[in-house]
Amino acid sequence: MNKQNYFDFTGLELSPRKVDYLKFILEKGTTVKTTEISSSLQVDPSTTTKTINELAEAGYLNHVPYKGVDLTELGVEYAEFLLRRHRILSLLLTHYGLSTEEACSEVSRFEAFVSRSAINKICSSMGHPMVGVCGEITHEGCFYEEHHP
Amino acid sequence: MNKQNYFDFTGLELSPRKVDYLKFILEKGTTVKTTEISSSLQVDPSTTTKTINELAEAGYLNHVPYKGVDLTELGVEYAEFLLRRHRILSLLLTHYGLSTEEACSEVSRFEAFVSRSAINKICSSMGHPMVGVCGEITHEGCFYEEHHP
DNA sequence: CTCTATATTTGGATACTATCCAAATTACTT
DNA sequence: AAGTAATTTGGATAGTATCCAAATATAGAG
Repeated sequence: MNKQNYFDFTGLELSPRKVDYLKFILEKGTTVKTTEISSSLQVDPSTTTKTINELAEAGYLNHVPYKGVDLTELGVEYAEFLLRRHRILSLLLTHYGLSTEEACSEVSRFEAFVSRSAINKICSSMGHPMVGVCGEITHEGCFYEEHHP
Repeated sequence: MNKQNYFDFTGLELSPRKVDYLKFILEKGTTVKTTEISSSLQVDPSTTTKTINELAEAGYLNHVPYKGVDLTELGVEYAEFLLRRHRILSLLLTHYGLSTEEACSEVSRFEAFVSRSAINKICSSMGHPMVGVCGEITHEGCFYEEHHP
């Protein structure tokens, strides 16, 4: 409860592709250039420009043309959820016989359609694991729904 | 191995909406009229007609105009997988604190993006459960990948 | 057996997401 | 100051899903 939430999101706000963008930018941790995103996600730079403009429009990013993008505070909060979701789901799948790589790539395909409320229940049921299979799992923002049912 | 498989599908062939159509038709079990589908899926009948034409084109359905649709043999095999996938995933989520209804509706959102190979692993790891939370789970076609690695 | 109400299909339009290419613009480096 | 590399803009395409209005077919009443 030490952190103010910017909005009550469902986790279903963004398309799979936009989820990729936000996860990538948060993982980078700094200002990101268009080229980094387009080479990482394997799309034309013009596609990247268009998508980051949409994400900026929606309040997740600050985009300084020709300079790069940063997550807004809201964007950080949201992207932290996205990474937590990815990691919780990947960890879960490895408990059912999938390798780390299989789990990660499987989850990448469907994660955008798993709600925050489901993730919070799964996370809670797993005992809020700290160690995922593809990165540390942080639990900022995980407890809200439990404390305000 | 008593059943010939028509093709090696990944489980990712169809969009979420088309998955809904095939699941509905298999669950009905008989020839289905356009109106039944459109009222169940809450879409205009003309949308239903278009979608079933695409599914027929792709070989999953036989469509006799003005009469109704039936699954082809391939469609039955595929839809049986779709139902198994839905039920395995729903069952799985109920093991993590989601209610039956939550699990079902959550799964409906993302199931189309979970591969057959992942489902077979999960299914195997769960010991091929027969009873799901929203219908019996059949395991026809579940073993193929295990026996032919 | 014909007519009409109902079901279905067709045709046309829209919206959304994602993508690419070519051309224009900006920034950076020498 | 000039040229190269990065970025953005504008325009086009593709796939999915949807609706509405109009045309067509079926089936049941008489």
